[in-house]
Amino acid sequence: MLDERKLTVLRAIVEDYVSTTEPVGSKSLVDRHHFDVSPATIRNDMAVLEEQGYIAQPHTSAGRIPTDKGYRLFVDRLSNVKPLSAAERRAIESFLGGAYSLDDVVMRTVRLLVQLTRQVAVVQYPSLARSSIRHIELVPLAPTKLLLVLITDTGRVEQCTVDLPQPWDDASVSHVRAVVNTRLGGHKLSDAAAMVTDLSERIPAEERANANAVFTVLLASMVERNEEKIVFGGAANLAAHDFSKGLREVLEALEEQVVLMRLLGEANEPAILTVRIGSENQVAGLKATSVVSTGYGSEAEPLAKLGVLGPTRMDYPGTMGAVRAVARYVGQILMES
Amino acid sequence: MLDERKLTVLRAIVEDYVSTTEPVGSKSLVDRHHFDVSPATIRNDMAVLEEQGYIAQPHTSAGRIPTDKGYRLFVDRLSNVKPLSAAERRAIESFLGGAYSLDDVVMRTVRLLVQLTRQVAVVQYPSLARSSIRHIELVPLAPTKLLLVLITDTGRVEQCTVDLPQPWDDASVSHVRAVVNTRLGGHKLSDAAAMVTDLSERIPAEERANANAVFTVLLASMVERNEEKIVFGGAANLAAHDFSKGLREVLEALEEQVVLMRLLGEANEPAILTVRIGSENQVAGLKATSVVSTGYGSEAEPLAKLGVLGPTRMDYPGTMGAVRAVARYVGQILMES
DNA sequence: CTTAGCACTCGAGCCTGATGAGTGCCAAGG
DNA sequence: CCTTGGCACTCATCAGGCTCGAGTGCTAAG
Repeated sequence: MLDERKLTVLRAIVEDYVSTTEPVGSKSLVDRHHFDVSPATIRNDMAVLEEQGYIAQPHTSAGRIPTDKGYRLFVDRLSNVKPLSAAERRAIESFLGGAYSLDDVVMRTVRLLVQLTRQVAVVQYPSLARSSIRHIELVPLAPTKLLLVLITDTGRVEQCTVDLPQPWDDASVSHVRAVVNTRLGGHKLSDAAAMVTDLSERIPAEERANANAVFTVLLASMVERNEEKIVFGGAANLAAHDFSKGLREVLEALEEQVVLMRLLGEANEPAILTVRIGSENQVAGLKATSVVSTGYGSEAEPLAKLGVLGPTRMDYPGTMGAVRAVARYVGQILMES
Repeated sequence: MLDERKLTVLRAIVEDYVSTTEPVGSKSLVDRHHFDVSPATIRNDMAVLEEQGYIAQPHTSAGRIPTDKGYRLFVDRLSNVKPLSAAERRAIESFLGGAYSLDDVVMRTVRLLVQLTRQVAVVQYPSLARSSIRHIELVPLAPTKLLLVLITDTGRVEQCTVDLPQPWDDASVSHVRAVVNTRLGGHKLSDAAAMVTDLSERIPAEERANANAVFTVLLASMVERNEEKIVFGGAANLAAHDFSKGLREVLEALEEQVVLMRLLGEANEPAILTVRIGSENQVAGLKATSVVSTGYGSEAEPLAKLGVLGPTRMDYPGTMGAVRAVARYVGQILMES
């Protein structure tokens, strides 16, 4: 159906369009790449490619631009992930290495991706449920109120106020804190739910009501509300690409946590480098953007995801390379600590 | 110099321009507001106002638009802060009341301001230095590495990893933690520096090196690095106002922590509702925007600042009302907890 | 000081024609 | 059957010229 040359033509069209931002015609195509055939031949090939839906023309007398289907073919069969240069790798390593807390790691990761790709970076915090409990702290605020602080092995620190059914003295708080930490420490939060009922029984009856309040908040409110924490950066890069029209829509989408989650979450194979192109994207308002995302952390059960969002007309090989490389380094840093 | 009517004319021009986004001419002015004089008279007034630099015309045959100086006069003498409606007050109260952690309070505050003003909201976290220490937690990560977690009375939770000069066993860690908490708990972080030298002497010699490492990180790295934590939201609203050109500049400025700080920080009287209009703004790239900001927390020594950024053509009375109201509620919530 | 009248300015919108990039098709050649 | 040169055709873009009308500034009279 599509012989070797037609595929080469498609690749050339994608590459030229990405770098020039302008519809590419048959003549300029043979000029830039040294094809051994005439423009007329290329035109015939282009006619076929258009018929099959890989390219389209914005208006009758203009060159062709790739369709989403065209980009898809390009990404799947016509290009390879472009590895980063040694200098870039070193830059990543030293920049991420200097981080002193999880917030800092995440913030630096966003900056890094923005720098490397000149697009919008989206980074999810490590999943709470999939992290292990490192420490739980209970800080009394008032007789019937305390602050619950959870620290995970990935460095996440979450806080939540708890309203208690009964007043609680410091000694009792210390006791429960000790029990909770020895019993739950080191276990995954997703496993904690099962352990809590058992744990509750080991607590003296007069403290049980308060302890249960703490458990409820810990498992329900805290984990559920904060499970998906996600940040982005590089919005200024959107203004550079001529988006103009849809810009508002895109910005609105980015400010919705839920949408961001779906953006990264749609990919079903979690740890794999995934590309979603234009209309493949299920989020309304982002039909003109592409998302390159991947999981980070362990290969088998990634901690969370990160990715880059940009116009469908983006440098896929380069972006994919950057996302993959950054994800690896971030994973390393979080797993080792 | 400027009689009553000229001032009224200026106010009318500002109000009309803000609501229509179009240069306002003498005729439409007498139509909308029931002036008792003819357009020609208004024209004379406008000529004077222009001569004095309060208004200008974009091109010869267009109406007038206010200059920064014109807005300044309007804000200072021709308008009053517009109080919120009862419904709006209730909405603020119930929305902010539901917050369960400082992060949540700040996030909700941003959303609230964005909703109320349809512009960009900027909210600073409560100053670390001006907060008191509620609790300090030391979590061992490795023999020579621990996680230092600081919890303040305003609910801020900051974390930082500390590299220790010597290995440290759990018992010593517990001991130092206890000492630190009893000694520093309840004191302001800004006062802590003075107390640390004294504190250091009370710690057994063999633990002193490690303890000092903790103190150094606590005072230097943690407080300095995180003193200014600031978030913003509502960038999508920038796209709505026709900014178009400077949009990139504005977005870039917003993504720079340092710039954001300066934006809120420039006002020297800390707790007062402040308006900076267009070129009054010292940040390059934001010369076409205005900032309405105020401190929140106690009147005397505010915890931090918050504000709203928008085009110079903004509804100043309304925006000022929203900012002031939100700041009061946020202050209440943080002071009471 | 206010007002009506009037000439003037100048941007927005619309039409026009020229330009040229790029195409599709056809017939001839390999 | 694929390739190629030739040629007519399409159509976005741009510059020039035109009108229209909003809005002004000035002047002279009330």
